[in-house]
Amino acid sequence: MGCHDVAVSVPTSARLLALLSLLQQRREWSGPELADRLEVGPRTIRRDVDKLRGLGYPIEAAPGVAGGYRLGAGADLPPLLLDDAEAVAVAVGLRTAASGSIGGIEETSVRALAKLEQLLPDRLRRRVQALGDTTSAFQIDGPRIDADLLATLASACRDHERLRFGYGAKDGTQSSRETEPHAVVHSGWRWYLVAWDLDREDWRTFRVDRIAGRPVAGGRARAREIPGGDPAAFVQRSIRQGDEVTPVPGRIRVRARAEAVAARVPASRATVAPDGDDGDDACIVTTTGGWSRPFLVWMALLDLELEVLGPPELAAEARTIATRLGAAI
Amino acid sequence: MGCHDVAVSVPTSARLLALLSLLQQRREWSGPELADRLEVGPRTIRRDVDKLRGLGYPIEAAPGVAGGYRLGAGADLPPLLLDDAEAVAVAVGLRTAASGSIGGIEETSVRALAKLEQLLPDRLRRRVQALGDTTSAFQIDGPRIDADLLATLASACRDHERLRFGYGAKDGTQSSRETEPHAVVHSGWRWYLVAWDLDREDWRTFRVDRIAGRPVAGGRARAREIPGGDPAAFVQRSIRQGDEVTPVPGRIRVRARAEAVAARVPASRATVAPDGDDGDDACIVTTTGGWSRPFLVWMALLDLELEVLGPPELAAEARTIATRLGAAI
DNA sequence: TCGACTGCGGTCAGCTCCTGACCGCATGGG
DNA sequence: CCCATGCGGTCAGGAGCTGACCGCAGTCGA
Repeated sequence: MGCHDVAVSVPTSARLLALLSLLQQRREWSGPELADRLEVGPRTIRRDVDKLRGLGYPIEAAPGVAGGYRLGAGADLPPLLLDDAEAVAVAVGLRTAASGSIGGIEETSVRALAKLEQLLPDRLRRRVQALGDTTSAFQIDGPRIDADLLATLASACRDHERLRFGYGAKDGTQSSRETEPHAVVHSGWRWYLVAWDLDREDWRTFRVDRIAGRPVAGGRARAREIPGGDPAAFVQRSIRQGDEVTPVPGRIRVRARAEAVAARVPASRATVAPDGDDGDDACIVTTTGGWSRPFLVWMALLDLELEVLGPPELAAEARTIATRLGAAI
Repeated sequence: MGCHDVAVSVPTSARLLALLSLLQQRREWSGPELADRLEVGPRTIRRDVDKLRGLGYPIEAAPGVAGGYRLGAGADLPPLLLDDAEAVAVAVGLRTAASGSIGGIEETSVRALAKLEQLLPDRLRRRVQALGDTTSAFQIDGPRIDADLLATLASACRDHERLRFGYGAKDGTQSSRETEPHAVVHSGWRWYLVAWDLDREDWRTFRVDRIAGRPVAGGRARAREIPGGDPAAFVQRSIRQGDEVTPVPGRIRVRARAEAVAARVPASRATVAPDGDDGDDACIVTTTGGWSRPFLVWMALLDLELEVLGPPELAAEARTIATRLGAAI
């Protein structure tokens, strides 16, 4: 389990790390037990515990026959020592979190994922990939996105690395872009890459779902300042002024109190407001981004009386699904 | 960002940890840069890098003016040094992974979550909680489960701690159980706790979704051997012989090739097989656990011609949803 | 109540190791 | 070509670590 037994080379540092690892694996350890494991005297263990405490890790200790050491929750998170399976679980969890099934932490998840993927041994990366593949069918909403791609982009931003990738513009034309990535931004239902386009010599925002194939890294990026300083604001501006079609939100009226409905609708995807006329037992649900078929289905799952207010396409979609299900019996 | 500057107390160990942290934060660092950050001479940095290499961390270095150090992927995962936001993202990701939206790694996720939650500073735990709450509405399938509760149970198993909790049996009677938890098992769509029941003096399996309130920890558990050794097998036996109602799987016929459908249905939730009569352009999808309303909805989302084969309740459900959507227009 | 086991911390001698300083070398980019 | 970088050797002083011993104070079980 990654214990190495390198105690030969850097005795005390290696031992401190090993000690931390042991303390994370099990909650309670007695001094002699630890001394035995680490092949040092009990006195040294006591001193090591003191050192870890000095480093900020809160190690509690209890005297008595049932006593021992335990690592508690402190002011800072200690270095996490994960075994293989746990690391895979973390990576997979971050991928789903990044794909937006959570709301509010997508960008952080991508950052953490980028960090993790860089350190992940190959054998584990393959396992993550395999699990991710069987899972991708779960992507329920919004454009399908690729967590690996996001992690790659985020790494490039963090490490100031140039990227070259194929990009399909909205009119369908493919082009190859040489860029210096600066930020990955999540708009609530779409991912964007803010980068300096070396050929066009200007800032551009790229829709991540339109990037084709694997980006190729190449060379260092120069330090540049995004106009306005805030990547998110930059994306906002460029898609507002831009040629982006603003997605049409879907609106559905539900016969139930707003609070009851809000509790069952993910806040990141839709907002719930009491119906003006009949606020006590009806409310209106509006999607955050554009409407989508899955949104409709979520609403149907509520098992409450619905009324599609718009747009007409949403109503048409409702009819289609209703017909499908009706015909299935 | 958790830098501490405790370089006073345990110089080299603290510095090694800090160095590892820096190398995880950014991909590329030059020697003088690191020396400056850690307030030591460049020579010491070189030596520290060597030490880390000796500990098994693959640090690559490039000479030349564009050179520097970078931490690569090695045989083992180095201790992960996460900042606050990243730690929260990891915790949230693990919670969703544990709630079964992934398939195949639920139990590992719970283990990792237990480890993480024990180390998580309070302020971060609160943030995780908050995010988890707004998210819980997303639980789409199976009984609603509480990731916190699972983590608590997993901790107790790992640490051999007794737990007392309220339990609602299937006939509705509430009782208080004093247990020594031994394993948390995921059956594919339900969670079970395998524990020694101190009052009944025998092994029991508890359905986690029937545990009421927060379990209370109390005292050490004695080491005991689960009959048969394998907790999963034990759960299998006890729910098979047991009074558990085996859930009725749902079966739906889809007019499309099996491979095409399989790619869009999470393997952990349902199996896809070619239709005997008409294998080339029809297949039958069978749920792993019992059928559920969300399962039906997944199928409707495929936008393919469906036929509900059974059970009758599933057909009735389809009719209900179809009616709801039909009436919504 | 007692004893056994635990953790705590002080002290000491010996020895490991760590550090900063200096050196020359190899490498890669501008 | 020149520069900045990483590499590794050596040296001397000093800091740090280790194991051994001691007595103390909690806590649990008998």
